[in-house]
Amino acid sequence: MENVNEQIKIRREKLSDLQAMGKDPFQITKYDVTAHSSDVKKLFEEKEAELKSEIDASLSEEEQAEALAALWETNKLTFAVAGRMLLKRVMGKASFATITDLMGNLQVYVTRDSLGVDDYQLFKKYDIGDIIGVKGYAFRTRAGEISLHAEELVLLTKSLQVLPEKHHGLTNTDMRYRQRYVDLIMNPEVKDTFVKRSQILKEIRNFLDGRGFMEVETPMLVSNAGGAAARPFETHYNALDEDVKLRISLELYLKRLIVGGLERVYEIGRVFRNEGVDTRHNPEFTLMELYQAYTDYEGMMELTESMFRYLAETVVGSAVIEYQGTVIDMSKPFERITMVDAVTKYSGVDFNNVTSDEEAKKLADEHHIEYEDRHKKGDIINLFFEKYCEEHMVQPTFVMDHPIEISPLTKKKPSDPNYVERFELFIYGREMCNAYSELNDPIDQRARFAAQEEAFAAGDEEANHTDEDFLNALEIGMPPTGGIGYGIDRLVMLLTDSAAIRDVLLFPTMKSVDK
RNA sequence: GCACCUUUAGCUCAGAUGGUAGAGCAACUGACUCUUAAUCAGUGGGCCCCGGGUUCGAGUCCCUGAAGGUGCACCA
Repeated sequence: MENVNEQIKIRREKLSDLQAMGKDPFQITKYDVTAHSSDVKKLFEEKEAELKSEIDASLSEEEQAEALAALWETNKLTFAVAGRMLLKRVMGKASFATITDLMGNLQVYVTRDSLGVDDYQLFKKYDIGDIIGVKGYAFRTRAGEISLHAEELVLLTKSLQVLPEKHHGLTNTDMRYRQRYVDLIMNPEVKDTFVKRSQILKEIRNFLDGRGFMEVETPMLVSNAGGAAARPFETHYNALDEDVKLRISLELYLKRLIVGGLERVYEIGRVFRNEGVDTRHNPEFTLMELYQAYTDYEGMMELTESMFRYLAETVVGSAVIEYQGTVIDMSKPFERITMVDAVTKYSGVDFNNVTSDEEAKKLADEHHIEYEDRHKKGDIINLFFEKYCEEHMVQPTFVMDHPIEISPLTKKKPSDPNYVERFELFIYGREMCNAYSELNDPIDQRARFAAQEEAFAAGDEEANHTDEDFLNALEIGMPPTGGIGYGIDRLVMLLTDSAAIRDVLLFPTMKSVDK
């Protein structure tokens, strides 16, 4: 059902009228834009400074202004600019309009005398939201605003819908996400966020390129969705008559490439997890994983710290940034603490003194932490960490040496096989990345998969499944390797000071509305 | 999944105690050749989220449902 209100009807009539007089905007195929709004302002200011320098400074202010006006008469800067008209002020035979393009806004001065009676009459009928092309010369209005004096003006696209109100813009979150294009038109800070997101991705690639990494692409449709603890989306591949899943991580394929000798690889790609939606989770999100041969998690800590600092400096302009009112300092070396020490520090419970799963569960009971029967000491430590520690990890902190039970793809610590060489970086209480010294012992890996299968049988729907081809790759031989996974959306949230993951996703997942 | 909140004109929002639905912007008509959320005069515009109930009468009270937001739970 098409929703046609009075205003829309009027716009369609205006379009029909234009078409009837042979001025159908939709027949126009191109417009030669010579400048963005920002270019007009910048070039005008430069020229203005140049012209002013030619004027005798001993003249009175009035005389100088006259001299400048005279100089402009012979030095006009002409531009062709295109954009959407967002404001319009008609004063009889002269008008001002504000148009917006990728780089910002520009005021356009339109008069009957410059445009001619016919075109000026047409212009008066144009609506807010219409896209116009304007050719003219730059000047400064009496109020001092650099503007474009229109000599030619053409309607490039007729907008048949009504844009939100100019004062408040579009605030309805539902509509902002469902009609992001309107959000982008009305809310400049939204546009800035997505421009920044693009810069962040570009700078990540720059940074990794500088360290000799190559970007690769691996399958999204897989038969065994492994490498993380999450429930996958399932679908069916008709040609193969086979059920497949959407990937939940990039890990197991990228490690195969390390086996293949690519040495330093990364992938930035969408992964899919069949879980809830909230301010920090979207079912499809962007993960970056990288793997580097011949290094370990220490090397990954160095890389992570350098990369975060580099991104903050290049994208935000400083390694000290503000997120939701809190200063986050990435200029100093990041804090390091083991998970067990963190739990001791914030909960007072020292798991170094805990020798059995039963003892761990008893402690959990005493601290009102819910757990499942299948949970072991390592799982309990993790639950303690989540309850007592995460919120304190505001400044960048590497939490290291996780229990082996929750780390099926990670190398054991040589000094204590109950723990692994792993770290997560926390900033503002949020996990920003997850890294390890990669487990490359195929016999140990097989045993870990077996433990995961047991967990799955015991009710852990998110446990990994044995991946025989991955095991085969490890048997071929993977060098000692360090690897990391970064949640790109959370990184973008941090660097753009965005409160919700939806604010950094152009089209966040929404429930469909039946009409 | 649970709790709380929101849903009224194209947009942003008002609508105590139940009694014919309002404003600003936007639109339309007119005036206006330097405006800045332009101004001035006038006009039109509504499935009050859907469905049921109570009532003489429901935007308002009650119930079911939908979508969205926030928090919690879940998510290493």
